[in-house]
Amino acid sequence: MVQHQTARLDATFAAISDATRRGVLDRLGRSDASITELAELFAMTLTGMKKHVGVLERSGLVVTEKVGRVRTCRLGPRGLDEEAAWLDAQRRRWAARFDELDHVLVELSNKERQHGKQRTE
Amino acid sequence: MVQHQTARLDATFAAISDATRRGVLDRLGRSDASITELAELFAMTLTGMKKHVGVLERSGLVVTEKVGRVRTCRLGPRGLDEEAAWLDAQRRRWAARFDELDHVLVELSNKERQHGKQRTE
DNA sequence: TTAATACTGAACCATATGGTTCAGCATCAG
DNA sequence: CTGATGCTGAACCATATGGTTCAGTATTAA
Repeated sequence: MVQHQTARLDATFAAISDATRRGVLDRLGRSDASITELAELFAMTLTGMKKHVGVLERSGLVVTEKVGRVRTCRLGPRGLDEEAAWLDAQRRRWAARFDELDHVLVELSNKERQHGKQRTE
Repeated sequence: MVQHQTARLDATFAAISDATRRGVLDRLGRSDASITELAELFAMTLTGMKKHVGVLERSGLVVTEKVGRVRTCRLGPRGLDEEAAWLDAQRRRWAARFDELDHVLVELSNKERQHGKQRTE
């Protein structure tokens, strides 16, 4: 179960680490779109866009449905809740860590003033 | 400037799309650590861990400092604010889109009840 | 029926990723 | 000085990514 969550975080963060795919999500936030529409919008081949949509689909962020010859893409029901939760938890720990460091830094600068340690790089 | 932001989002999301690297961020949230400590914790070679740290460093999430022969890694000052902001904006659009869809779905199901369209896949 | 449209899959390409081993180099302990 | 420790870089490997072209298939329009 945790394994599963981890893999999903992997897939989703990888999916949104590409500017084109973030753009596709933006676009689908306005309205559904066909592969052709998306390919034109991002100036690439149908095949190329289909791959991007495939990545988004595998991550669960987008769902598609083919009616006749056109495949319509829309935002999936899964959303980005888990990812947002991970980010927030991390940011909280980050903040806590920096609070801690404030104290440590004060101690450090006291020590350094006393017997000045050398540093590389 | 926008170009720059985009590239940074790319790099950061890519950086956190790997479970090992997310683990390293977790670990550094508790305290700073050397490459050796991190490598042992995640059961991989020093060289392998150094690459991961390199990715985190290039994304700005981690900073390192070498004193003597040990390189100490810590959380960088940059944080995940921009990424959280992007995620939140996206989630808001997502929600708005689904509100919209609620209405559309009602209309659609009315139409379909009338002249039942066929679907593939 | 014919032609245009929309997608699909295979194959290819260059580059990146996630890991390894091996051979160093610098530093610290004794 | 010597040896162990900690890191570093180069080279290699398998696989993935982001794109392309080309050759289809299925659907719709005329």
